[in-house]
Amino acid sequence: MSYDHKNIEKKWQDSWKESDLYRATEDPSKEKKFVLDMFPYPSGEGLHVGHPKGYIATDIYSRHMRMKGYSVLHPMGWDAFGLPAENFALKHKTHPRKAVETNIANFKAQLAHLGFDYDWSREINTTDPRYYHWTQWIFLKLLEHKLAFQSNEPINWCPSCMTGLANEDLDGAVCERCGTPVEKKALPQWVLKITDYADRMLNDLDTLNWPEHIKEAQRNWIGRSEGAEIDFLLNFKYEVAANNNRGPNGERAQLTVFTTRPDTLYGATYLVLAPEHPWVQLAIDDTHAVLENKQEVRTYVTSVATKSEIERGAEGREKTGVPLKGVVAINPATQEEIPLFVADYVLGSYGTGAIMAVPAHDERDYAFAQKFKLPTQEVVIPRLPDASNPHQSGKEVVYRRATINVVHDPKTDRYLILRWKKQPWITYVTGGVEEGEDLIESAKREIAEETGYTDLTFVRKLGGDAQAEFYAAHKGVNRIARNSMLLFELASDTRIDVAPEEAAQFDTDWVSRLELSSIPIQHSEARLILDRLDTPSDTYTGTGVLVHSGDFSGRDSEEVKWEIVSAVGGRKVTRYKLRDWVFSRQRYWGEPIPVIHCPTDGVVPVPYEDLPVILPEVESYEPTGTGESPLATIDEWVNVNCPTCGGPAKRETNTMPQWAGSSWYYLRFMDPENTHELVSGKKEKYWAPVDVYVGGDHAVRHLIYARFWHKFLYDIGVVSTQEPFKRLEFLGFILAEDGRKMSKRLGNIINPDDVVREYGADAFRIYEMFMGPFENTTSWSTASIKGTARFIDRLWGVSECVQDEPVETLDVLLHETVRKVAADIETFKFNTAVSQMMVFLNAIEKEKRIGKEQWKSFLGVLAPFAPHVTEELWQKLGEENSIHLSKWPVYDDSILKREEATVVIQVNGKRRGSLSLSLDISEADAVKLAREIPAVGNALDGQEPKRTIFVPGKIVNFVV
RNA sequence: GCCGAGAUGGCGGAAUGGUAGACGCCAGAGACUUAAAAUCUCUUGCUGCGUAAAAGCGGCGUGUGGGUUCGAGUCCCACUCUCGGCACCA
Repeated sequence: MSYDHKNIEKKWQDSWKESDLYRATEDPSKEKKFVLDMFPYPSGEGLHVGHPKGYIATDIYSRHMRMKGYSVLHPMGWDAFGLPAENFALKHKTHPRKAVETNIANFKAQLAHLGFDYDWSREINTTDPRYYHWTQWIFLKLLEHKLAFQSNEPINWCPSCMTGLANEDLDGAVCERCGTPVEKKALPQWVLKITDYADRMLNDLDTLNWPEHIKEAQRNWIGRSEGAEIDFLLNFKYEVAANNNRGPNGERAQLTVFTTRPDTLYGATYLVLAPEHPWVQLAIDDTHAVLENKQEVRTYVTSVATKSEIERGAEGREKTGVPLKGVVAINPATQEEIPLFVADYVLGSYGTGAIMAVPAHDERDYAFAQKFKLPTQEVVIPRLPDASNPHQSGKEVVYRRATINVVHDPKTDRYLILRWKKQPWITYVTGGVEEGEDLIESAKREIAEETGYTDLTFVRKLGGDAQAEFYAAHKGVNRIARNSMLLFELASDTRIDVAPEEAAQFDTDWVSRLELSSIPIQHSEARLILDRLDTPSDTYTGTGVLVHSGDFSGRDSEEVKWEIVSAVGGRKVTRYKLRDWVFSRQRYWGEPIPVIHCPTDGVVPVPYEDLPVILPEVESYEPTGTGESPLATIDEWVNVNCPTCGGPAKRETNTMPQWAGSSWYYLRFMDPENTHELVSGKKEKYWAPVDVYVGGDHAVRHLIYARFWHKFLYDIGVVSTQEPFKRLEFLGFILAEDGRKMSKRLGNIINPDDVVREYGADAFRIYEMFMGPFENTTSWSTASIKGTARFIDRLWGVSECVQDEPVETLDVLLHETVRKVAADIETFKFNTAVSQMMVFLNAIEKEKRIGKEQWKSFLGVLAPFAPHVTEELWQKLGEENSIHLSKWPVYDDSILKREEATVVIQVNGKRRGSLSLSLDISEADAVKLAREIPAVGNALDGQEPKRTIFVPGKIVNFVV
């Protein structure tokens, strides 16, 4: 009789529910495992087959851990506040609360068909007042600790969603939700000081067992850079202006810049201020004549302010800006006067909003300098020590100035090289340069002397100089060569005779650009030259040796960085890209921010005992678009008495962002019913932290926010761990069969309900785990799921041949299977675990029989993957308790220790045969047996092996 | 541009430096069937020699080019491409 998945799966799902099989308890006699999925946002579209992938993984993992004797917490809940639910409700002309209820019911029904082991008694919902009570409580605590503050700074505003957004809600310069370009808008906002935790969030990443790419994404997002602030004194053309800009003690006006490359200070040839820089704002507002071109600057600043981020970006990074006329800055290193500019390529929100521009060593500054014809000063050149020929200690150091000359023939598009006769070298034409000699003239002379070509046009310098360092063996000295790389074009073939002593040294040759990159060219600069031939930019952004840097010249740029800073009175500072978290939303469907604005007492927090502040029921919850929340229109809700003075006051009407509720939900699962605490200390100590957290997406946002709140809760003693999620497993998405993303629009969504109806939940679960490595993105394949459905059917069929006596020949494979499946579940390698179980089933089919105890072990390892069919087969054996409460099968290491192993026989690394040999056979015996194989004899062809490699249990390799 | 991950048959993929392609899908042949589906058995990286057909004997093969090693999908160097994240952050 074939396996009837429809009835059997339903039967067990009902039975488990009724017996409350998966209830999580704080059992002090057991170790715990907290296994968590990123809880879903119950959208109106329901689940597609991609959603359950992570849930199946945590289900298998948690079932396995339960069988191993752990007390397991595997809960599920709903993240339901926020824009998607509200927009969905608006579209369907319903109330978000209703929409959320319907969607949750739908999701839950879909999940129920898959046989998950969630403890539904702990279900939570972020829109439930009993839940958001504590979201509001955390906000009040943040306020109490001055980590929540009000701001009126311009923020990102999405005109389509009609709300302010955090930096994390942007996809470049557009709203991540709807793709609309964001605008800047000044609104009264609540902001959370996440930047206070930047350092800790960055450092503690090292303690986490997370995928490297997520940690890296977080590091980039936090974006710490070590740099320096350096003050530039300003000189004003007009005395009156100068006096006006003196500080209270008469000190001279100065401008502070932030740089991570203070080593390039000698190359700073101008300064740039962001249009938002306070000094610029002051200068154009000031009634005094500070600037000669105040009107021009004002026009520029205004035009920038009205441009959206997207417009700024769309201009292809073409640099714009205006000079500040009538004022100059003094480079504190060179004491030279340098000009100032306002340009929007400098961000007002990062560093000090002002930079020192070093066009020789920064791409952006270079582009700007090109456009505005500003001088460039090279101060760092790369150091190219020759690794194969390094400096030797105790030898004299000799300096040399030289050119490396690349000659291009435009007619044939080939490059001139020298092939040396006495040395195995290929080089360009090089030549020393004497003090005071013209580089180009000397290079031309050298090319003529060595190759005879005289009709050359100088094209350009290939970037800045480089410093090659090597040991010149023929002279017995350590050489430091400063090389300029020059590009010439051959104007004509005109050629003179080459002196015989030159001609004796090398042949000249012309090679294509392609050959140039594949032949080994002797210069340390070879790589650099190729790169620079391809790019027109002359900017060198690396580190190296300082030049034109006063007393610091000749020294290593990294080494002297901080010496330069202190020499000019600068300060070492740390800056972050991470911005504070804009926390207000001007929308209805969110947690009300629990504060009251009182005309006499200002901002008054809602007293803790008055929480939760319930989101009021409204007729119309459409966003107003004015920057005011729809809540503002509900007078009876807004108007309250001040908790402090009792006078009339108004509630805060903004709501929290979608990410608020999800920033701490994992804690609530530990103690979901608690009415007087967020979580009891005792329960928190038992369950925390989350042992395995599984999900996709959210590499930055949710995980950054949750870590921030967790660290804060740690600081105020609510939680006992520094980090919420000890281990993170990131799942790869499932694409549609056509390789594209599943979407309603493309009509390629596969609904798990249909798949389960056709093949059963167990086949579906095993298929999703078998598709490939868990973190891989793969396409759905309806053909392939047939394979796992067959596997279940064959399993069902083979249950007929269970016998009392064990089948000895299956023992080794069975124990190997128990060992491997356990190891694979723990490391999330579900695909190879499934494969191993298939191998074992194949073996049973081959034997046509299996012992009862062996069968029970096999069902045990399969149970987490296929909970229904294994439960049925378990019951058929006469077992009374659920297989899911049984002990994980044990395996015996001694059975796995084989006495014999297949040894591969190779001759010169090529396989010529194999032997089954005892593990403790002597080398001499193994070699003797190996040589008796005819194919080995043939391959040896009568020769004696020069060498024989023998690895017991692995290989014999004869080398002839 | 920067950072991260990856590239193995027709496809998804497997492989502590030691028999590359496990396991599954697809495909082909056969069995069962009036027939089809389902199921079962066998074959299946490419290729040369060989044979009536087999057996058998060989060569090539893990993105490209080098290197280390007795031996490289695996380690090292350079490159190409694909995917993901960030992107005027000085």
